[in-house]
Amino acid sequence: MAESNPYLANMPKYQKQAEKAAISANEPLYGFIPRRVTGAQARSALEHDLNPFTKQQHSAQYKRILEARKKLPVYSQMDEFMEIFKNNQIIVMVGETGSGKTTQIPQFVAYSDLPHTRGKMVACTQPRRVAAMSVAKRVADEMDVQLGRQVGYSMRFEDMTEPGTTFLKYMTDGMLLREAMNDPTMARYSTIILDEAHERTLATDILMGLLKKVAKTRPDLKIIIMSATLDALKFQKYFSLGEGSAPAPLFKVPGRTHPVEVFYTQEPEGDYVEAAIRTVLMIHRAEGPGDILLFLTGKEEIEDACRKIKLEADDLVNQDPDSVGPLMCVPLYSSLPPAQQQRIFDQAPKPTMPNGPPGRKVVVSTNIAETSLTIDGIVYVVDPGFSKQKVYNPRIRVESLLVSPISKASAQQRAGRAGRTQPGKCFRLYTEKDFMTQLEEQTYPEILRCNLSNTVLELVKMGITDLVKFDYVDAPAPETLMRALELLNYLAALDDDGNITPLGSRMADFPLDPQLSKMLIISPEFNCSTEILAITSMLSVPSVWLRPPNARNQADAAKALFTVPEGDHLTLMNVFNQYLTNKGDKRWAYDNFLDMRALTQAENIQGQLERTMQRNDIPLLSLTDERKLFQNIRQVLVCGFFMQIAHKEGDKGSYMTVKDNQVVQLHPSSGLDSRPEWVLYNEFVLTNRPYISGVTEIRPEWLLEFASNYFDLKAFPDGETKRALQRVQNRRLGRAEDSGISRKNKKKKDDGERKQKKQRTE
DNA sequence: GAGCACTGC
Repeated sequence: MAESNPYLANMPKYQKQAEKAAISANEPLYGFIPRRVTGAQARSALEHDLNPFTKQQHSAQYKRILEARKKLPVYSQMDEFMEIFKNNQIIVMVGETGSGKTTQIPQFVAYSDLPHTRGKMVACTQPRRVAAMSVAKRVADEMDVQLGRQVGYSMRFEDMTEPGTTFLKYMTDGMLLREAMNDPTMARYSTIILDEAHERTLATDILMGLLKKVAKTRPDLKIIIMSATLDALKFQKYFSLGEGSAPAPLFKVPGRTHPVEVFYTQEPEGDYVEAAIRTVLMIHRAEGPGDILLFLTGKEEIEDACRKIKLEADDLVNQDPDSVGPLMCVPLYSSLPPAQQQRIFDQAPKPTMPNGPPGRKVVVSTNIAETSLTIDGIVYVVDPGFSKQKVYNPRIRVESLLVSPISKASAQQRAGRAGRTQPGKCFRLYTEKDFMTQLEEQTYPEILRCNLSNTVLELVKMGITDLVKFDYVDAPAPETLMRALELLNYLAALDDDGNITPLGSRMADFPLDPQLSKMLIISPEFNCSTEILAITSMLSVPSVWLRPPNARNQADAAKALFTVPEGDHLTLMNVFNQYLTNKGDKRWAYDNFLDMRALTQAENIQGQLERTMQRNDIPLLSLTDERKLFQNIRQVLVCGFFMQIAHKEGDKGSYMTVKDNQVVQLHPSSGLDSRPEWVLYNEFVLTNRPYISGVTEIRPEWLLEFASNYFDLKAFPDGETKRALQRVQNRRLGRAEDSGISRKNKKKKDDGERKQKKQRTE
């Protein structure tokens, strides 16, 4: 059976290369044939005095760590793994938390694959940057090499690898996807491992689709899909190659955690926040020592709950100081400044009196504590069963966040957080029946919940033109794909047959949404690429505005000083430019209520985008006449965001989005207070009410001039917006016919249309 | 006059 594997047809070639390496009998890898290495051989190399990759003596630390590695569940299954790796091209592996799969499996692969003998690499992807970096550090220590040499990591803004030396590379899934755009066969890798595949991030899902395709043309490429939960069968079936083939083989390793006892409520809870607070206080009064982790859905809910818990706990302590210890309540969410996030690692408070009842720490957190951050010492988990999840409505092209029930897999993950250091308890604030019957097995994959315009452009760039027939693990809604294709066609990134245009190809080179990359590329024609680069960078980071609850008025006053009347985009540019000129002043950001983290990130992105512009020969231009400059900037905004325009409706300050006909309000965070008739918006925000945010005033003539295809009035839905545009159209044409000055305008208009047409046919 | 779950290039 093994001999029928197409990979093995290539075997003799590798054998020859290994011989060529002329490994002498006393070296650790003597007699190793790539991909036919046994567990016994690998173990003998691990015990060898010499490091097979550096030819140096192993350090004392290496031996110490090796003893610890031997205790990991996955280590005892090395023989089994080596055998399954030898015989298969694609493997699905399941390893629960604590199995050691993320650190050990890539090393087993390296010992069998010996990628360094062929100038290849083993890649292992992670959904998060911190994970890629910290695991790479750990594995470099385990292999007794310097981080960034044989073992490295690669992610946006940080490449810790050495070309020609690095053969084991941890990287973010998004980074591998980016690489795949320029190298669709992923030729530099001999084995690719996708870790945490159960999280179903957009990048991992797309990579699974690509790898399934590449596997057929590259029989020498081995693929391992690693997952924590038992959705392995889905991956096994997906990766069965060819019609009617057997599912991909499964390699399974048990986890190693402490047992967690799970409790359910008898009746469904009406108010989960109130129930959660009650449960936390009950645990504090009645349960043994150990910290508590409570999952809630957002910043406001968390701050609110922290205040209430603190108040009630203080009451309890006052009433009964002999039996109730002090309680410390710490919030945790990603937009919290890093220094405050660190508080989750503080020790629980000491007893208030000698031999008094012990203190306790309560961490109230979003989903960030479910996967990204691990807090030791948690013994109790309170799980109300909700989280905020992104949903996408392709009909109105809006992404929004919705408080929704979590999945069973997510509930299990949350419960597991109680058993990291000792046996724990998990209190679920829903009934066991609801858990069994109401919750989905798995969290909906991201690919089904978001706007795909960026992804579609990337796929087309990689030569996948039939997006509907692409072999997805879970196929997105056809309407979502249609929406993406429609946007890309109007932006002239794709032609009418769905083929990529030269413009689209350049757009895909930028790590940006297509509207933004389009703006960057055409901005030199308007002599304002420097400014568009700044705006684009600022739109790529979270909001820079801080508004501490105890200093709202000062923060608003500081913001008003940056505000540019024509709109929020110019305000963002103003903030960015002032940030650059005041970089020497460490207090500047603080004094102006601006988020230093976000500004630094914007500057990083600006640098990366500038390099991409240089690569694509896009010059950085600007104008000295500010009035003209601001107008040109707003025109470029129209060239990217002409599908996000709203028209004023009546006198109440409402707006109506063009074509989608949604009634919206300007978001209160917007600095635009002149209520202009036509605005362009960066984002449709659906919270308690529909808002548009990131808003700039535009002139309707520009819509007809720079987006004549989209604003083709003959095909425009009837209504007040169309009538208003029609009046503008008539005025333009009338003027053009009447006077000599207007003839100039007409010429300009024709130029604009030609430009538009040119872009569409490029 | 109101909010940004979490990632990633």
